[in-house]
Amino acid sequence: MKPHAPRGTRDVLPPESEAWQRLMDVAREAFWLHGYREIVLPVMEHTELFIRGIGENTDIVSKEMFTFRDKGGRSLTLRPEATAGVVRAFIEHGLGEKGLPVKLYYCGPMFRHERPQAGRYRQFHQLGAEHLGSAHPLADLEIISLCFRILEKLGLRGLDLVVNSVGDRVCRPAYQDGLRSFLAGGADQLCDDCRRRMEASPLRVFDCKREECRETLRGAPRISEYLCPDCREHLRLLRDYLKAAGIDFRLEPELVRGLDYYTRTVFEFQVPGEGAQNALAAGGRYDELVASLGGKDTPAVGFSLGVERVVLRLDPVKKEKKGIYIVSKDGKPKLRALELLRESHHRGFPAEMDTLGRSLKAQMKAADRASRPLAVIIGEEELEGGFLTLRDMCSSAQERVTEEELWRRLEKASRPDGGKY
RNA sequence: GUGGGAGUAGCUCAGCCGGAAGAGCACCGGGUUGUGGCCCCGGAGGCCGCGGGUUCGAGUCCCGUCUCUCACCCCA
Repeated sequence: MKPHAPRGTRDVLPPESEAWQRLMDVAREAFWLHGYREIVLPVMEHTELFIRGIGENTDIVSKEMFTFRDKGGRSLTLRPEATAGVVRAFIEHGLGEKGLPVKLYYCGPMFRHERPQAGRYRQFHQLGAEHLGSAHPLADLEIISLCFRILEKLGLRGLDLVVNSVGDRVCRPAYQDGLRSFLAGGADQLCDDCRRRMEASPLRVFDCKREECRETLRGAPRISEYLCPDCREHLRLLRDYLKAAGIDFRLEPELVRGLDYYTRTVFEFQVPGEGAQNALAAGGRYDELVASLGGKDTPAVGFSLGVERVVLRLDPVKKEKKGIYIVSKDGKPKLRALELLRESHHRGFPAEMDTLGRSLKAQMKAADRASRPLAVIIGEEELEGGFLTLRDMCSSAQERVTEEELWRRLEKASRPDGGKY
């Protein structure tokens, strides 16, 4: 039987891996432009961190975590998301002591024990950023626009940005009570899941897609009616900033996120018209998380982007190859070829040659497949005459040149104005 | 965790009523002992996902299981 990657995991092969690279390049550039620096975190944390951070009643914590015990009996969990880890590191290393805000980005694998589906894996990858220390909506704007720019730069246009406020510790409890008593009126119409949610986390009833539940929700109180003046003002300013930044968005009063730590702003970038896995990136504000994990009271906001989901929608990268493929006969020509290969690399020009000891014909075939624009051919004639044979793989034109002439051509081709080699 | 569809060569797939495992593409070699693509010829490559059952005989029928996939749940 052939070996198989574990359920919900996958290999990223070329050329898909090149689309990943492009995403990473674009993201790193954007982070750098905005002054975000990278934090590399462990992929496992103490289970307690996620229970306290994400919330015991969330689906992630209650049924999707890869949890195990180490040999000392401690309970560890493969991270299902990155924010809790960032906040832990922020507290552990006193990162806020050298001045605020602290702006970090991360990238790496996350783990959730779900049933796999296209665009959803048990090991998946997220890249994201956290802006710690600011309660101002300008920070929300920076995070949203950072995410927006990355998606835009990748050529993903026409995405829907949906925004909502889920309130804060002042106004959310009142809203939850209001919603709960509203739902209690039609409780017998709700599905089992929603009846459970009603108690622990009533906002998440909005996530339900069942017709009977949606029907029951008609006329439910809206969070917007309950927002306290501060939250209301925060949302109003964010809306103004987004408009000023030229970022289109839609207020979505029913947008709720699956993590308990969000306060005020939540947002999601969605692919319109698609039902499943339509969220490419999402995030929000979490003003109480740092304090609840034992740090100083520190407001924060962040986003996270699903790498697989974005890569799924990227056009294949067609990168034009440059450089040479060296074709040579056995014996002394082979040694000359090795010398040339090394010199080419030393000068920074891509170069490949055969490693299978194959015939000249087969080497030419390999040169063709390697899609290098130039083949350099070395045999006895070339050695004796002190020249190289250059074959243009596109036109099949062939000529004799000196080594210096080869480097001159490659040099010319590597200039910004370009050249075909 | 629930329900539908599908697993045959590296890839895409055909395989009838149960009766000797196939095609296209890709790969390797030759046609040309110093030349790629096109063409021609040849070759290699398969526990027919895995396990069990029915049968003289199973890729084919039945059961189980694993994986992929779609829809839920939920999420990036």
